[in-house]
Amino acid sequence: MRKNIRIKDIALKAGVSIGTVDRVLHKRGEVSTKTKTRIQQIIDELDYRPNLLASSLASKKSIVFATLMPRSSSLDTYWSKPQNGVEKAMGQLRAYGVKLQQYFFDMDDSRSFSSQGEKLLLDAPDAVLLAPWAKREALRLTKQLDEREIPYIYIDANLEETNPIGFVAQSPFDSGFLAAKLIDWGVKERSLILLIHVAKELDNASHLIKRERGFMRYFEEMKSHHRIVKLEVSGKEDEINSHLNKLGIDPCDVSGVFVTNSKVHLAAACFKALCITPKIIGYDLIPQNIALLKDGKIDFLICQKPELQGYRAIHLLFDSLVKKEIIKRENYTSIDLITKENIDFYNSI
Amino acid sequence: MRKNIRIKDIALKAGVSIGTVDRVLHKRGEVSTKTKTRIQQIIDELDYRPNLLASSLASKKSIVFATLMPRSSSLDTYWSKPQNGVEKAMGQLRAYGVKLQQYFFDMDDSRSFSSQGEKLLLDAPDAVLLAPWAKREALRLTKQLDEREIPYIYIDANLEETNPIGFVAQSPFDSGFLAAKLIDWGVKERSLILLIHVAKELDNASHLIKRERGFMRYFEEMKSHHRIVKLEVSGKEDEINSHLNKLGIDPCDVSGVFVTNSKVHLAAACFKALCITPKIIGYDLIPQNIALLKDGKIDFLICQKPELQGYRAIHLLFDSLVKKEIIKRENYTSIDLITKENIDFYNSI
DNA sequence: AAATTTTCCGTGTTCGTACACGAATTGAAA
DNA sequence: TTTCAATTCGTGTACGAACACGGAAAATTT
Repeated sequence: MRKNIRIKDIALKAGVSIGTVDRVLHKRGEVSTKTKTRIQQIIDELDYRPNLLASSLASKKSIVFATLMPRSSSLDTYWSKPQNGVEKAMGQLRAYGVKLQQYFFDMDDSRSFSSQGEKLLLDAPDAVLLAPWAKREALRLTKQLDEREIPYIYIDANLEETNPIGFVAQSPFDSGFLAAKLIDWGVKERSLILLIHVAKELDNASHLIKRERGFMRYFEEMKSHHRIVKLEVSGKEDEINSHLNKLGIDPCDVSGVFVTNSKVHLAAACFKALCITPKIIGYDLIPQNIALLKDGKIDFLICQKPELQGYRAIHLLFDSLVKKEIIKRENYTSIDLITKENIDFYNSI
Repeated sequence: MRKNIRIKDIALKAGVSIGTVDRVLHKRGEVSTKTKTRIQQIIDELDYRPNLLASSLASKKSIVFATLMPRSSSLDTYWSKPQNGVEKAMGQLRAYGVKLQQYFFDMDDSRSFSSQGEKLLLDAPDAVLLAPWAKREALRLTKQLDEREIPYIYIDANLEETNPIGFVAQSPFDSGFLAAKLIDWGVKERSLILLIHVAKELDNASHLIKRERGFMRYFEEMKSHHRIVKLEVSGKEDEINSHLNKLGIDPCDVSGVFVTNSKVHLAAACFKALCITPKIIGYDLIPQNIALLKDGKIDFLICQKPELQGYRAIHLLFDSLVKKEIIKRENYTSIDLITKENIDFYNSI
């Protein structure tokens, strides 16, 4: 059993009081350069690590994290998941004096992102976790955060032009690539494959585009001879059918379907209604998808681990701000394949 | 910001000293029944939760966990993984005064399991994490642990007839079932599929049998028309080839291969040498398998999350012993599908 | 040389809990 | 009544780090 090094031990070894060591550790108050370097040397030598327990017990000041995420309405159960992860992490960190301040915006209203962002800024948190939804508004907010030197971290996606201390997300390109491999593995040669985007504004959802790129790239690399047809729908009833009709495609000829987001249940329901069972792949373990997966109408769901994203992002903020560790900028979550057979064992965190 | 309830607050409200409250909380020392019930009532009413930080800071006595796992030799890199998970968990819990005592046994020598078990018992740890490898010896050890009232938890597998406080493992049946689904998804109808056990003593590896059962069950349920051939080999060079020869099977006719453990690289190497590429599925992210996966010679690896098993088991012990929480007995890890395309994003914990 | 400022650093208290110690009270046996 | 043990309860201090306070020494000004 190796004993932990305490401030006291350092003080003893340096022949000074613990107060002086404390000043060196926290760059607070005046210490002569001579003693400072001597103490610093001993700190390095002994590889001193502060006892987080004692530290947070003693310090009365608490650190505040803020989150800015989409409000999880009953319509969208996805965003309740990162929320759960955040709460789980906070449950562990509350004891260390970390507080949480949450702000929610309306996904259909980019102004609400801004207004909630304003509120957040007024409360001056020590760090921010945010889902960069509306790009323009997010850019404005992060600029303000940069000015105030408030560190921030993303979940769900990265925003290239900004300076977060990190992001936690799945690689959209590679998830699309994997989806293609699975489709390819499951269909015969020279099949008809659909790629479906279900989104209101495709240009505001750059990760859908990246997933598409990954998907297409696979077939390019494999020089496969499938016929791939791209559909863009907004999510209304029977839209897929009418689109196929317009293109002169008989749904019965479709062997594989890839939906680039969680709306895959729309496509699955459509084919279910027609009593056709192409191979269908989509994203996210939301209830509608899970039901269709268990029913055998969806073959694979790619899980983004949203709970884990929230959980890990909070922990990264903690590691960075409290533990003063250097954290990785890129934190990719795994690309998990969920099927009827393994979903019951799936641990979201 | 709601303030946390402290012992002091309870003492104040009850009109006693904190010492008395402490005695009620820990059932230590004598307190008159009258004050005891009054204090207990206030504790319940205020929903007091002890501050784990302060608690473990103040208490000097440390709790000792012991582990008994296979020694991870250079030949077997698998068992270094749970080991890593254990170490990671301990890194977090050391601050709470938890100590670790490790014992390793030789996988080829069941007597070493017993002898290390003896040593473990002598050191009288507060709780034990063990991999129930040699069944008979494990039964003996757990009986002794039961007598001494030392709680224990399993990783890797469960041992039905014993009384662990829990186990962390993958469901072997369901992983086999999933493997079958994948094979079925990837091969044509009426294909020839191999099921290969690579093991020295199959009867000591009951989970391989369970994986086989899951695999076979899928095809029974699907009423599929594949021809499934079972092979049992011990792991020597060219054994698979000669077995196929004996059975009069041309390797070129094989469309799918399922190996029930991490020795899948032997099968993959065999077919690679023959320049045939059936669909191959096996278990575990050990280096040989990873290399063949990336090379495209193995299609899927089922990951048991060995790191997570070690990590979670330690945390479960902590939750049970220190936090006094009631933990789940059955802790199944997810059945993760790893392919060439997603392995680089795979987080083992 | 005296007065003042600046630099430097030790002491003491605090956080919430655990526990040793000692003191007071009670009850029963001798 | 004395003796002794058992019961009941408060105090003090330890744990490791944070930080306020203020004293001593050195540097600077008057």
